[in-house]
Amino acid sequence: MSEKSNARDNIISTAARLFFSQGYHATGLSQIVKESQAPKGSLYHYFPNGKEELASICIQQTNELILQKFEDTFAAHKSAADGIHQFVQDMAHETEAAGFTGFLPFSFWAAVETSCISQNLRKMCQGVFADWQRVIARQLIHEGMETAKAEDTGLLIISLLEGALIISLTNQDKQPLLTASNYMAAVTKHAKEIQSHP
Amino acid sequence: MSEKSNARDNIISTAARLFFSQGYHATGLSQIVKESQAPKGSLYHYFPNGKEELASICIQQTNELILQKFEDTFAAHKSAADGIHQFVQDMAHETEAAGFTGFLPFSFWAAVETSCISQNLRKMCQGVFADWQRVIARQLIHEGMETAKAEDTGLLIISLLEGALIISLTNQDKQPLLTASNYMAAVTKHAKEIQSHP
DNA sequence: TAATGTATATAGACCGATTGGTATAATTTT
DNA sequence: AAAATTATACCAATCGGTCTATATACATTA
Repeated sequence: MSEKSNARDNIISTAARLFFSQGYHATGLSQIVKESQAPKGSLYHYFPNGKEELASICIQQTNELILQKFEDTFAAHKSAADGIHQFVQDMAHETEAAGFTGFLPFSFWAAVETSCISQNLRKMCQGVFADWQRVIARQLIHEGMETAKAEDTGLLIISLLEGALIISLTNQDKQPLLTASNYMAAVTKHAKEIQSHP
Repeated sequence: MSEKSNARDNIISTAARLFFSQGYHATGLSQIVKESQAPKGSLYHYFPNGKEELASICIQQTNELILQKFEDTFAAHKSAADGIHQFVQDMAHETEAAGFTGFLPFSFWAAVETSCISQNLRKMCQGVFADWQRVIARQLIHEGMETAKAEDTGLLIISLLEGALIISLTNQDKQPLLTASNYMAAVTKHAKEIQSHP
């Protein structure tokens, strides 16, 4: 009972959805207020430091969401390769189901835009990417992969994933994500063959 | 001789630099006017349809720049694998040299943001990605790769490239691009082994 | 060659709308 | 009563875009 501060949560979820689908600058506070059906007074009350603070919280919260999904997916599959494959497959279908316009937690292309705003936000986005890379690498290491190679592979996977997502969103076509997902399995399974030297 | 319409060119190059480094919405017309040292009257005169028309021209022009660089790089290397590798290596070094803030022609992360503005701009960005994919695929086919596989590989390469660029820009570290570049060579060289089935 | 006509190009004030943000007052909840 | 929350009016600044007046360039004439 007693839904405490429903307005605050509504603002955060709405803001996150808008930030990660439209971008930071394209999303006005007025739009957040309107779509979240929260009063503007509350926005100032809950986030006294304004838009940047709100964005910061959105990044944190979205990151936790993604990390949880990574761990859930890994827990539900025998191999890391299968897990990653399923993760991207899910993303492809969710993207399509949302009409290529809706909220995609993994959609961190706005990290570049956000990084221009302040060093603080930039560091946060950097931390998000590092978290994802670490979660993947840990799983690979657990399966016997050499540490350095696992870290490289983790970085490659999130690079490919983000890139494919950008193209899928732009093209409004899930194929780039599907192609990436099929390839992902190969990356992790045959890492030894495809990993190259500096 | 007689430098015709220097103002127009200045506006385009400045706008392209700002759009692709900051994003569309983060870049105001006033900033473009100020940094290009062109008069605001000229902006209206040369681009009567406003900001969107200007962005459209920037996308076209930047695309031609990249396509030319792709062809030059391929012409200068024996194998597609070597060419791609060099292409990404160059990009990594240019990114660092520019302090991770400057203009990067390949930086098309803003395609997602741009796609929200109008269907026309979205289609243009889609065409840009398709062009890049085609140029790479053509080279691979020329080297004997099966058509369908070459197209998939081209898509994977530009996905990985864009993703790695995003992370490099966010982290202000060229390593993600370098890691991708080393891996690229493996992708094209060992395509048969790593390409997986749907 | 000189004068004129006609694009083209530039200057810069100006527009309503919206931006992020602030203030204070009224309301609700505890 | 006290504290937390919401309502609303308001702010300067900037947004993209428009306007007219002027200046420059270039071609056509005389």
